[in-house]
Amino acid sequence: MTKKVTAAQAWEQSLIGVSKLLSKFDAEMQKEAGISVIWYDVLLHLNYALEKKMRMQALSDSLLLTRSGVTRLVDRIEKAGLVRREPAAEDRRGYYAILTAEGEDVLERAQQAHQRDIRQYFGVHFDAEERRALFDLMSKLVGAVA
Amino acid sequence: MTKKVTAAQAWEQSLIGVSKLLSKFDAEMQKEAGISVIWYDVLLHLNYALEKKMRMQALSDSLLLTRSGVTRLVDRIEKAGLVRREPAAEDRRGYYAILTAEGEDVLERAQQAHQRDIRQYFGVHFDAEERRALFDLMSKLVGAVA
DNA sequence: TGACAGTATTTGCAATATCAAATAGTGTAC
DNA sequence: GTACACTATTTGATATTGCAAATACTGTCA
Repeated sequence: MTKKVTAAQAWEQSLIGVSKLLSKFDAEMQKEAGISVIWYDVLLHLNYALEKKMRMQALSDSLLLTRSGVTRLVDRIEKAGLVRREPAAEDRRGYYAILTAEGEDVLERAQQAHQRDIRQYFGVHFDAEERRALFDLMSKLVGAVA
Repeated sequence: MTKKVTAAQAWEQSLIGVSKLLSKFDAEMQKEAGISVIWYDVLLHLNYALEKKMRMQALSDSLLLTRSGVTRLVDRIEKAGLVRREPAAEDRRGYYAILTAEGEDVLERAQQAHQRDIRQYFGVHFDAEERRALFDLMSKLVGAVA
């Protein structure tokens, strides 16, 4: 086995670096809005959904979580008062998670701080052309995964 | 609050997509070499280290883990026989994790499969110029995090 | 209609992570 | 040389997640 760092290993390190970036943003959000990026993601999805509500199943498809993961994640967010559950009228097996007024407030605060962080981070390290190129390539990367 | 998807949100989705990609590689590696990408990362770091050994502290700095996380991760890998511990002669508080012969074998197998996967993945979705551009940009991104 | 295969959600259990405290050793300052 | 602040690692308690099983409901087929 050689000591040369192969392209594949370099990719791997890049991917791991991106994960590190995510957890950095997570820490920032925790500090500035008191919620994690995961909670933020839930609130964000709900906010964009029709009537600001989504079925548990749909949430689990949108997020990076299994259904049981979503069940317990929503449990926690519900306990914090940022969402509430409501039985689905059209299918009595199902439940909606619904964004509460407090959830909207917290989301707004988190969103502002987060956008400022991201703009600052990428603004400092990349120029406009690099940002566009990186964004295009990452979109392609993400599209290819799904 | 508007419904427009902001640049920050798009970035966020990209970052999450990259996480998804990582877990996809993880599943592949589990199937093809019987270890997770995290174990792979440990073995890889050890393989490149002088004498194929590293202090627990150094491992924790290199990986995405706290020290206690590394303690228990190395516990598991050690139980599988891929690394062993050895007290550090020069500092009796410390321990080295050392790659075993079996660890080297497993690493070699994992590495070949993983590199094939990665080459295939990026080879299919990106042309040579895109790969170079993406790699440069991601390196810059990662460098900026550290 | 009523058996039954399939779907939505939750729950029990096991795995893995963090944080804080415990343990053990180092090195400097007097 | 010994008190003490600092460092390396592990351990205990707790949190979060996935997988598989349990529960509850739907919809189709005979």
